[in-house]
Amino acid sequence: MNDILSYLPLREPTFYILLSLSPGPKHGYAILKEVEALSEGRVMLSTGTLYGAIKRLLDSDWIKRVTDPIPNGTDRERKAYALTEQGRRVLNAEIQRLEKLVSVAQVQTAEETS
Amino acid sequence: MNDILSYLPLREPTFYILLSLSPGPKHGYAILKEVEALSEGRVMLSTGTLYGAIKRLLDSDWIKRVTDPIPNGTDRERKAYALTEQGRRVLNAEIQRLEKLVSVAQVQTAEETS
DNA sequence: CTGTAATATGTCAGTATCCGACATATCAAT
DNA sequence: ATTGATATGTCGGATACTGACATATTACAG
Repeated sequence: MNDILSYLPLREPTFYILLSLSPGPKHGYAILKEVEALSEGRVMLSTGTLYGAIKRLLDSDWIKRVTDPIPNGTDRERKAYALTEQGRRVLNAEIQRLEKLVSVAQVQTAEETS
Repeated sequence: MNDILSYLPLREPTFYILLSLSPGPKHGYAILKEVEALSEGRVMLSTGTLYGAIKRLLDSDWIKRVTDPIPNGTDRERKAYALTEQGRRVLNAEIQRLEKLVSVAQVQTAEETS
């Protein structure tokens, strides 16, 4: 019984933010668009939710600021966010929780009253 | 795009309460024990959560009070709760949402940065 | 070259739900 | 008779999310 479980469940916006960072670093607005895409347009994060969550996730050390590796013509540096190892552990734990939950739900909804 | 989606996502306690009622009616304390069992002991609802949620779910018409069909020797009537049709629709919609979420998460965590 | 949409980041007040603590009562068993 | 399980409830506090508002830059079309 890992104590990562004590951080779960994640709320939907938080889960999607971590999930959007799974393939690689992104900046805030890109997270917003990625979450929209991942959810097929169903989850439209308000910027209040997004930047509030980013602040919280930085504090929790689930994500970290990184230098955006993509230069855009100028020598201006852009900031982005990446999952930390802890962040990835939490994300994976949450996915496992959801997988179990779905399988329990499928069994339970097939049950009949005795 | 059904407007049942506007009720989702459910928080974990709410989801488990509806799920526990899926096979048939139960009274409050039985819900508590069922949720504990379904989650293999991980989710222990406080009674504050439980009875607060019951009140809310009755107001939303996702559950309804029913007469407990199990007489216990005396002729005393006991009260219990059952899913309404709306409650079952919401539960099923949430399960579908979770199924999609899990499958999206599995794809996304397999992705690599291009 | 001007206005409009998309990109980009942020604050703040209000709200919903959950959590933990506290309270109370009945019933069965030892 | 006391203890543990059953059973139902209230309340204050914490947390995360929502929607509205604010602001600045960049790209493109008219």
